[in-house]
Parts: sequence; C-alpha cells; structure tokens
Amino acid sequence: MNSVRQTQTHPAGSRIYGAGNPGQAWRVLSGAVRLDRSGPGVEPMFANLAVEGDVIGAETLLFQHYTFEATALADCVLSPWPEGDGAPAGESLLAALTHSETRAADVVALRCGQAVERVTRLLFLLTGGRAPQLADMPLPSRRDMAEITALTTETVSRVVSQLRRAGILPARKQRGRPGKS
Amino acid sequence: MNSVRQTQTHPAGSRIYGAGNPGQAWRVLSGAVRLDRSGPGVEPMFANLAVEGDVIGAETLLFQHYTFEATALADCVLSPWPEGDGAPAGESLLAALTHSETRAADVVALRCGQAVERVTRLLFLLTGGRAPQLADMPLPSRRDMAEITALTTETVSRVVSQLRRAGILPARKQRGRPGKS
DNA sequence: CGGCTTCTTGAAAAGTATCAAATATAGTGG
DNA sequence: CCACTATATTTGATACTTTTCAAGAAGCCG
Repeated sequence: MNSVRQTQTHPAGSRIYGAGNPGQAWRVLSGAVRLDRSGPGVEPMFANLAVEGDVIGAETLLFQHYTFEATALADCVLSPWPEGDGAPAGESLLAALTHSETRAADVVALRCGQAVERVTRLLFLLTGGRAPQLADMPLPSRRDMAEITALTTETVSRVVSQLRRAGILPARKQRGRPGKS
Repeated sequence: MNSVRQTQTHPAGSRIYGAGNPGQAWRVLSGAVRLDRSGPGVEPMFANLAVEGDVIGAETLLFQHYTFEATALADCVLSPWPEGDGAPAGESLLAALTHSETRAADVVALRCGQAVERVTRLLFLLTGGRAPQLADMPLPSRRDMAEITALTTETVSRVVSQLRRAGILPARKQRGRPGKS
C-alpha cells in the first residue's frame, strides 16, 4: 500500500501487517493499533495495544517476520523504527522495552472492574488520556472494543449508549468506517 | 537479603524488590514472579507476570530504579542480567523485548473466558505448560491467583476445589507458605 | 433500491461478586 | 509439644452484572 522506509498512513479498520510476514518495525506517530496473536487456523486473539509513541513489530529485527497481526483502531501514521540507519542503539531498545512493559500493564488494567470503567479507561488510553478529545475521536468498532476489554459487543454497545446519555460521549454519528474484516 | 551480582533465591510470597528502589535487572532461572504497578499511596495493582526465562527489572538499566514491584509467586532463583559485563548486547535486548511481548499476550489471555479456564491457564503458565507438574507445584495464594485472573479469592477457591474434585489437582496440602503481605 | 454488516435494545439465563460464617493453617510464646 | 492468635481458605446463600439469544434499526456499498 505504501512504500517501505517512509511514513505510512493506515485508515481505521485496515490491517497494517500480518503475523508471519516479513517486514520492519514502526513507531506509531498517531492513532492506535491493535495487536493480535493469530495462529495458523486459529482465529486472531487480542494480545496488545499500541498508541501514540509506541513501537510495533520490533521482533522483525530479530526474526525478520512479524509475530503478531496489527490492525489500525483509528487512522494511523507510522514511521520506520529505529529512526536512524542500521541497528537501534541500546538506549533506544531499552526505552522501547520499558515503554512496552508499562503499556502491557495498561492493557491488563483494561480488563479489571466493571464494564463502564473498562470502556471508559480504554477510551482514555486511546486518546492519550486527554478527556476533552473523547468528543472528537471516532470510536473503534464495538467488536474491537469488546475484544480488548474482554466484554461482549452487546455490553459495549450498552455502555456506549449509557455514556452518551450521561453526556460523556457525544450523541451518535462518530464511527470511523465499518471494520472491513 | 542476598548479595548483589550473584544468583539469588527468594521464597514464595516474599518481595523481591519495590517500585522506586535502585537495583539491577534479573533473569528468572526458576519460579514465577508477580509484577505490580504501585503508586505512592495507591495499593499495588497487578501488572504483569514473569516465569522461567523472563527478564525482570530491565528498566533499571535506563532509570536506575525499578518501575514495578516484584513478588515471588513460587520459590524463585534469579541471576543478574545481562549475563556478561556492562551493557547488554542489542541482540540480547531485542530478545528480551520480544519475549516480554509474548508474555504480555499470555497475561492478557489469562483474563479471557470463564473462571475455570482462567485459573487453569494460569497454572499451566506458571508450570511452563507442563501439565504433569501441576501435581507437584505448591499453588500461589488465592489472593495472588485472584488478582492475576481478575476474579475474587472466593471464586478462585471454588475453582480450585472443583479442579481437585475432578482430579486435575491433587487433594489439599500443597500451599507454599502463607503470603506474608 | 436491495443486500449485507454493524449497532442497538429487550428479556431471560448464566456466571461472579458479595456477604457471612465455619474451618484450616502458620506462627508465637509458653 | 501445646494452646492461642491472626490470617488464609473454604463453603453457602443471595444480589448483581454480564452473557446469551433474538429481533429491529441504522449505516455502507454497489
């Protein structure tokens, strides 16, 4: 879709790369990415999340192919990582590692507590913690939100309706594009 | 408790290090470690898990202090990481990074599905996937298991009882030591 | 305008959490 | 070694939340 070694953009819902395919690592400049562990024959299972500033696909520097499948949860801009030429500096790798670990903790926390809290925390995470911006962000598909929070699409839908009635989310009409899985 | 730069052992239930404290990184040679995000004043919240082969505390190479709090879920043997002198090689760091990401996916998966599946998957993860060994391993405290799987201690207890009645776990008498929190 | 997928909502069923009480276990000090 | 205390585990009964199943409504695309 886009040329290698240059900044890429991916519309919400599109697949960025597939597990097992060759490719490079990326830094997420904006947007949010869903990572899935997808075995052969097995349907993809949600594994992790990447938001603005995170690095995805670093395993390609070691294995030459992606371990997870990446899908855009929102319109995304990605740039090749590491930023310079050749192998990443140790410092950069370390930063990516520690960053990845705090992000993992965030994702684990998305599956604690009741449905409303989980969905709310997810939306905050996707907007980088900027509450006001909740109003402007097209929501991910109910299915994505459900699989990330370990709820069902119906429950997520009910929570979204509830947040709208409470004025925490604006009324309707803010979906990106229909997930074209 | 133990000298620095040498192999350490920690009994089940003991704290390995605390968030904010200075220290070094370790590789888990055996046992299992629970990592918590513990804010000031906030009680620790489960963040991640490390089992045999995993590296913990790598953030100290960047920040000089631990980001998470580490507690032994089983008797643990740790050795300083990286194994050689000085900074870890890029390859080693990359391996730690990719390893950490698959582990994170494992932990996220521990919070999917019903109570019985979650607890069962946790036990498999803690034994490195070796089912027979389930019989020999002292179980972590119900509280640890509950916080890891996002269940309550009562529910975990009921599941353990159920697994024992089904012959999947041996009857009783296999706790390590009482968590001394 | 169809055809299709996603989203929404309702009603009932299932699964967990909660609350409470009894039992078991470890540690301590005689 | 035993009694005693504090903590952890277990179990039961009930309340609550979420899932499940089903049916419409809404949105997208050719």
